[in-house]
Amino acid sequence: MLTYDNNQPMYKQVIDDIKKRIVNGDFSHNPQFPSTRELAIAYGINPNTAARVYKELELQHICYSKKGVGTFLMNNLKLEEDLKRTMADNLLNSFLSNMSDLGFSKDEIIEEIKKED
Amino acid sequence: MLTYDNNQPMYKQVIDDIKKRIVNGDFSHNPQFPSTRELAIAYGINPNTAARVYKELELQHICYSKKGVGTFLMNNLKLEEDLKRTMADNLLNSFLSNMSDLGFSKDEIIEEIKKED
Amino acid sequence: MLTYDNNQPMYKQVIDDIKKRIVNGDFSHNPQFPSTRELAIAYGINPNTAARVYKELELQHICYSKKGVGTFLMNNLKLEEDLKRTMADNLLNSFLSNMSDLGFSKDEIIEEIKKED
Amino acid sequence: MLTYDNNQPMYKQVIDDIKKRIVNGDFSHNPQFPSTRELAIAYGINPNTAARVYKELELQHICYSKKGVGTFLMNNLKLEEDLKRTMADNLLNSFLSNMSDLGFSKDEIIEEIKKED
DNA sequence: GTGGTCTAGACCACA
DNA sequence: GTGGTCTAGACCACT
Repeated sequence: MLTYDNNQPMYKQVIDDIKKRIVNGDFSHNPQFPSTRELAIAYGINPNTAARVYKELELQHICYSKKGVGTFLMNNLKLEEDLKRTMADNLLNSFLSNMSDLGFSKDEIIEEIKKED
Repeated sequence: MLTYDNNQPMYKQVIDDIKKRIVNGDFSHNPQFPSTRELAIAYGINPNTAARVYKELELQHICYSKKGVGTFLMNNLKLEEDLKRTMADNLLNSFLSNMSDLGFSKDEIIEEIKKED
Repeated sequence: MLTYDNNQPMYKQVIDDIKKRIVNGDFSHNPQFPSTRELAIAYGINPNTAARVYKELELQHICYSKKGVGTFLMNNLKLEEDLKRTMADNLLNSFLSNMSDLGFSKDEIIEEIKKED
Repeated sequence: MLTYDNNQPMYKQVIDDIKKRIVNGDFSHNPQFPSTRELAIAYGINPNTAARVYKELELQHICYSKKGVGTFLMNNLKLEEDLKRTMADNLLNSFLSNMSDLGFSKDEIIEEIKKED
């Protein structure tokens, strides 16, 4: 769900959510994304903000837009896989770097994760 | 190192850095922080920004200021430990939640970490 | 080839392509254009878009339509020549103006062209 | 000057104009760009559109923004030169390709340019 | 005062 | 109906 008190702007939160949906295969059978107006309603945001989401995703080569037609998942067989890999790597790198700065060794980090519910 | 291309504002980056230094014991023998001017020079930031850093750290009960004297690490035996625990928990929660959204199970996450050099 | 990532709309890309074909004499022996349906298939575009192409070419007095018969190249001996002249002039003007804004003198421009393979 | 009847959106026209000014060395002594509000007034556009210009230039690694401070020309010694080269290459490629499609040989193209005033 | 984000609403070009 | 652009105005975070 979108949060307003977050330091992350709404359009980035929506982008992240869509990326996760792509990774989970939500668009593997139908590559067409909801229209900007539908997206706006679905997330409770302004149509302009929704358009910004797709524009940003287009810059990242994740989707492309045809004026008057719609917005589509990029035609790339490995896109879901690559996206998952890239996002996971980013999370891993920043997490491990920060934990290391706090003085955790790799073994300790793994211990911490195992302790979590 | 501080970056401008980061979504994190300067003052938060400095705050995080100082917190990490506290956790690593950099102030355990000398609880006095550098003056705002020294801090500004050390991090290459505006003195106003440096002042904001201490103001924020004060609000989080991590330091206190004596007018005309300086800024000091809060006199709390468990502060380092608590700080480490809180920061680690925040990192862990957000990391595990995001990895889970990407479809990684706990075991897979641990595998990924082991793979990192 | 037609591209969607182009700032040029599909129908203008097709119009330009047809104009180039006219200049190259592709219709000098048979002035009849393909039907809108054939055009749509040939270029992989929507029939509505194909119709728009001919409508636009008609407005520019490049072709004319006979209802129930087809679309034909305008019967004008100098049309190919005029078209070539007009298009070349447009290209030349905008190119020279832009290169000049970038600080290229006429001689430098010619040098650049000679360098191209 | 900006034109509204142009197929080019205003923000792209402004971007092109700024790029040309960079190539011409307008920012070589003072890397700070006008504020978004100043830019808006200077070009007679909405501040949002002005902000969009800088955001786009930032994506192209031509400038960077510091929140609360300003927008600056990227610190890259060869940027002006590279920009000039890239823009010229784009103009040359598209021009030569289009002229060639119209049936002009390289020598004929050079002749055409010499004929221009 | 600077850039960043968001809303609300409008108009356009395209298919 | 779709995406693209622009305006007007507001509020926020940062320096």
